[in-house]
This record gives sequence, structure tokens and C-alpha cells, in this order.
Amino acid sequence: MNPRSDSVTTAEPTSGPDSDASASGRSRGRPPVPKERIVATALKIVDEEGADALSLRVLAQRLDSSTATLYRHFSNRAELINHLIDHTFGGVPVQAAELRSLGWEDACRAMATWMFENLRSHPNIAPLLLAQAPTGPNAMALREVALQVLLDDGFSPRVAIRCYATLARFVLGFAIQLNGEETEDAALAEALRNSGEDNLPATSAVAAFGPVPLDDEFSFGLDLLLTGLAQQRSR
Amino acid sequence: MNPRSDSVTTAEPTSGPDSDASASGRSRGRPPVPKERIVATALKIVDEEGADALSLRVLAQRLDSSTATLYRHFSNRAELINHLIDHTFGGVPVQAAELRSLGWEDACRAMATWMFENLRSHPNIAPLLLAQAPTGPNAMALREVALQVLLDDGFSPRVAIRCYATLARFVLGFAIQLNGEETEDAALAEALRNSGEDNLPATSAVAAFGPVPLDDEFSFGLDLLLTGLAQQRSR
DNA sequence: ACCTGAACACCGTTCAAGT
DNA sequence: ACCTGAACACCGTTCAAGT
Repeated sequence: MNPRSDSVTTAEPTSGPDSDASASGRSRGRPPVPKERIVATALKIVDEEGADALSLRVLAQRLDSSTATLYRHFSNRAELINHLIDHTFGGVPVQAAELRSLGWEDACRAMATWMFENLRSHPNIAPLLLAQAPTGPNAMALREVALQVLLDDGFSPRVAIRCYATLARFVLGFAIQLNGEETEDAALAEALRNSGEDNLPATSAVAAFGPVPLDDEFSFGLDLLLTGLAQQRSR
Repeated sequence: MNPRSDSVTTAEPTSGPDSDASASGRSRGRPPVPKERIVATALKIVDEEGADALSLRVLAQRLDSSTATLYRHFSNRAELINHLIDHTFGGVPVQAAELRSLGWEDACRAMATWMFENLRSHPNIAPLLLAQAPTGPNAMALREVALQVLLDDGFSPRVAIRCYATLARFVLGFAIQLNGEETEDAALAEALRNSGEDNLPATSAVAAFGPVPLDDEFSFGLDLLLTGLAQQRSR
């Protein structure tokens, strides 16, 4: 019943040869298709074919199983997706000590950038992230390190949680929009091209500096946030 | 073929009494169910019952029409949604002259806040916004005024488009996450409550200042961005 | 005990058939 | 010319029936 007791990151216990379970006649309670393999396969489908392609039928088929069997491991599609999302935050272990040596500003930049790059390598995950913000164990571990750094550097608890909340929201907001970057840029590029005959002089005057890549917007915005924070702190 | 020629904002031409069209035997080419009514009804469904509830069957039913008829006005669901999104940006006409008198910093804050509040009043629109960034006529008009203000205050074209792109992305990123605010806050609140026994001391130390409302994150972040921009500009 | 095919109530989209 | 019911190929979820 307690969702925390069922850790997403727990790897399947190594069980020797693959055929172990099927060779045994006794039912030992462990399902032949472990959660970790379901989640990994689901993420693979999302990466390769997009979030819309992740149907339980397709997933079951890839696992040589059936949809009804998936409901034995996850009570519904949303729960599967929550595990999938936290899986994304487990790519690289957070090096707490190293980050603390950087000081809050560089540490925050490093963590925000790492988080963004991590989500960047699974751009199709965006629509799934909307369903619920990441509160799985991996996401919480990242939050813990960030808060440690901020508290260490003298931020008050009230300000520290505010800073992390805003930074995390910023990263997620930009990462979510990674989704159809090419499509959006194409649409905006056309709108910019048409700005001349559309009676939009200012837009037309800057159109040559064309759609700004989302990466640039992200690092530009992140720098502004941290500069603003440093400035506000010095007062 | 040119998408711009089919303006979203064009209201149905006033045609006297409602029964006018049905009374006339001649076909004058204008469809009995005007686009504007389709879009408004679709937005109403989204507002009242969420984006998932917007199916073409339900929409057709509310309009006393059929799904196939909708395909006469929109070539697919995506096109309907694009119109729906730009409709959202047409709530209040942008007062260009007034904004220019504020100076770039306050003008940017006012526009970003207005945009956010506008999207805030249609929180269920979030999942739809992911499909494509707003490039409809209303969105472009807003962009035009913002760029005017920035250029007026001496920002270079290169920096001006960068600033607007980043600010708009920031607003959209936060607005998109307005979606399930309560649900997310509840999940985070539980994770914070559990941080004590989960071996997350820093998280536990700030937990009392509990989930930060998204509104606060937004205005905090916006202030940081503008402060950072002013600071970077003075160098 | 665990798994499965088939069912149920939905989708977006298309098309032959009506008026 | 415009509209419509019904079809097609999908969904997530559930359940009786198999082994």
C-alpha cells in the first residue's frame, strides 16, 4: 500500500541463467517478466516511436506477453508511466560531495543542466511528464542534494525550497517543450518569413535572427535566473 | 493553401436573425455551423471537462452535428486545436502604446503576466499546447508588441528575439504545468512528509515550507529573469 | 497461481448512402 | 451540395476461461 516501499530503482535480483525461473516447477512468487524489464521496454518504445506509440497492446507484444499480464505489475497505465519517468532521473548517480565544493551558483547550474540533458536524451517523454511531476526516489535524491547545497551556502529554508522549486519547474517546463522542436521551429520560421506582409514591422526586423534554438533559450534563461538570484541575494 | 489567409480571429459576419441561413434555399457557400462556434464549443468542453474529454464525437454531439461534418471545417483534430489555442491569446487586445510607455522591464513583466493569467484561466488547455507552440495571428500580435518595446529601448535585434523567445518559453513552460497542480502538490506534499524516514535530511529541513504554489514560482522566476537581464545589460 | 483471448466501451478518421 | 450513420482500425481496462 505504501508506494515508497516499491522502489523503482531496485534492479531485478541476479538470478543466474535466464531459463532459471521457467525450469523450476515451484512457484516462487517472482513474476517471469520483472518490472524493470517492462519499464525499460516501455521507455525504449517511447524513445523509438514516441509517447503515442506506447500502448499496452504494443508493450505486451514486445514482451511476448499480454495486456492483462501488465495489470498484474501496474494497476494502470499511469503507474507504469510514473515508474518510467523516475527511471529517467536515474541515469547518473548524483555526486553530492563534488557538487557541494562548487558553491551554490555553479552547483545549481550543473544540476539543472544535467537534469535538462537527461530529459533531452528522451525528448519523447515530454507528454508523459505532464501527467505528474517527478516525485519518485531518483527525483527526490536529486532534490535532496540541491537543497543541501543551498542550505550549506546560507540560504534560509524558506528561500531554499523556493529556489529549488522554481529552478526545477524551469527545467521541466523547457524540457517538456523539447517535444516537437523541429515542427515548432518550422512553424515559427514560416510565421517569421511572413511577418513582412503581415504588417509586423518589429517582428520582421528581428526575423533574420530566426527561431532561437531551445538549447540556447535554456542556457540563456538559466544564466539569467542565477544572475538574478545572486543579485537579489547581495541586497 | 496559405494558412494565414484563414484568420482564426475573424468573427462570423453578422447575418441578422439566426434562422437566416436555414430559411434561404440558395446555397451561399457559408456553412450553417460557423468555425467560431465550433472552436468556442470545443474550448468550453476543454474548460469544463478537460482536454481528454474533447473527442470529436462529443463535440459533434454538442453542436447537434456529426463527426464527419467537422472534417468539412478542419482537416483533422490538430487543426482544430491550433485554432483553439490561438483563440486563447485573443482574450484581451494588447494596448501597444500603453505598454511602450512602461519601459522594457515593466512592459515585459506585464505581458508575461498577462499571458500567464490568460492561460491560467484555461488550465486544461495544457496538454494541447504541447502539440505545437502558438504561432497563430493573436500570438504573433503579442510577439510584435513585445519586440517593439525591446527594440525601442535599444536592445539589438539579435538580443531582442532571444529575450522574447526565452520569456515566452518560460511562460509557456510554467503555464503548461498548471495542468494538474493540485494532484502534483499532493504527491509532493506526501513525498516531503516522508522525507524524514527516507533519509533526506535537507529535504526534511525545508519540508515545512511545503509545496510552493506555482503562482509564486512563476512570479519569483519572472522577477529573477528580469533582474538578471537588467544586470547583464548594465555591463 | 498465473496467464491469456476475447469482450466492453471508447477513440480519430473515412466513405457510401441519403436528402 | 451538404450532411450523416456506419464502418475501420485502433485504444485502456476487465474477466471468464484455460493450464
